[in-house]
Amino acid sequence: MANVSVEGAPAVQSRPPRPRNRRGEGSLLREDILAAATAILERTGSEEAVTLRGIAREVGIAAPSIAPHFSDRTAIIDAVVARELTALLDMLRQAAASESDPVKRLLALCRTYVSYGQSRPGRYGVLVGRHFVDDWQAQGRVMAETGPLMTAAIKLVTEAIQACIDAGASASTDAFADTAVLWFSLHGLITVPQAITSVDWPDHEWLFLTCVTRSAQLTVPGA
Amino acid sequence: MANVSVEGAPAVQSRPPRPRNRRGEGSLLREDILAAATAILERTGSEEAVTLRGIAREVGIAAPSIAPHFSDRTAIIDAVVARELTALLDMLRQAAASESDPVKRLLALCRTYVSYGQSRPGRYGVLVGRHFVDDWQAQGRVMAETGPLMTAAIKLVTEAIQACIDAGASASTDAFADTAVLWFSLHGLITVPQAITSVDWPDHEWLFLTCVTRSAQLTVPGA
DNA sequence: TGTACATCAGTGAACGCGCGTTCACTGATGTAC
DNA sequence: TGTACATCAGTGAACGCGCGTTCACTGATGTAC
Repeated sequence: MANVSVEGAPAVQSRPPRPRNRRGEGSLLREDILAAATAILERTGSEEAVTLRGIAREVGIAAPSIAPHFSDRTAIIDAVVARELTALLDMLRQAAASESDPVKRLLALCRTYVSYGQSRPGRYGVLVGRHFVDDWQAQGRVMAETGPLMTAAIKLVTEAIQACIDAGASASTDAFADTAVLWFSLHGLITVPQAITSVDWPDHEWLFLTCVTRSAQLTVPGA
Repeated sequence: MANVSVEGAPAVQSRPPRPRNRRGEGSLLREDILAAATAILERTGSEEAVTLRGIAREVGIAAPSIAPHFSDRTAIIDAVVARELTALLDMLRQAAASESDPVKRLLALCRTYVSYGQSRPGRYGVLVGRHFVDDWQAQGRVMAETGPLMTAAIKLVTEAIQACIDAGASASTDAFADTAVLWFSLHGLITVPQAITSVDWPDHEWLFLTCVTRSAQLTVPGA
């Protein structure tokens, strides 16, 4: 009986220790660290919840073993954000390439974006939700890293809207400006119903098509 | 010279101790606690940054003195959110009452909402940004508290859109559904440019009018 | 083919910090007599 | 009008916890000879 408690499980439990990498393959741990950080971010939806000790527990290593791979907690989060943003951009590119009709292509882009945000709320919130209230230095660092990816994604959507204009399917006169308006409404579509669950929201597919049609001024109904 | 360091200011400094309340006026401290929590929330934009010890430092009291007024850290944040939401609802009501023309009234409502979100980004992010990834109990508690306020705000905007429809100024056929679409785009207008500063966004006033006009299907230009 | 050795890939204990929470306490002040 | 006392409005030290970080260390393993 001694020292055997059924309910007395430790509040935080580690994985079994991770097998040590072979010589020369030490950098494989870097991948495991990023995967663990991503998992914690997705579970909790909170940047602050991503701690070095928490990652170490998740991976099954000792906390100091992270130091040779990342200088900082924030370096890990930055790496997760950059990798996640790259993945999203790839998905957007694939979606754009999969449709030749301009309106269908725009809808595919938007649907991919919304699906990403809704299926990975924790990550999405960090991607678009970080606001650096005080830390100008961190803001500059992150913007330098994510800026090109954001620009590429915006370019993709702007070109899709321009193709709709050229095909006579959109009344827009400024594809970039309408990309901004479209982004705003899709971001709201992803995040607002997620946070405000006390409202009986209209049908999601209707909301999606309405946001895209009105923001991009589509003259052809998107259904 | 001994022990006098110019740069060696303590990392966290307290206010001078707050004068003790007179007998029977102990509940005045509650207000100071909420004000301090609001200030920290606004400065940091992070719910996790609102700690009991941090509040105590800000108010100029000892940390345990908070206990008689609030059971929890989350009870304080809930109170801040409820009060802030009430203030926003009041501002919306005033805005609605200040304009008799339906389109102007809708624009006044939207402008008030956007102004609130842009001038108080830390608070706004917590109002609309809390997503409870795991904690169903907390979600239920918060929804029960904020739900009625949200419902009242939605009703205000829905009625404003309906008035535009009735006046022939909106092509909408479902005022509530279009309130949702409008909310999404205004939420994006507030939060996306705040988070993504690497983009050279279009003129803000144009974005604002465009979001409202398209989401609410205004047939009369809002300028 | 052996063997010594340098290096790699980590570990484990310990530190100081800020956190929430406990517990016994301390003055001031209103009130009963 | 005085005075004892109960209560109010907190305080201050101490606790255990999880955190990031340090530091000396430990095995396994590739490599030079």
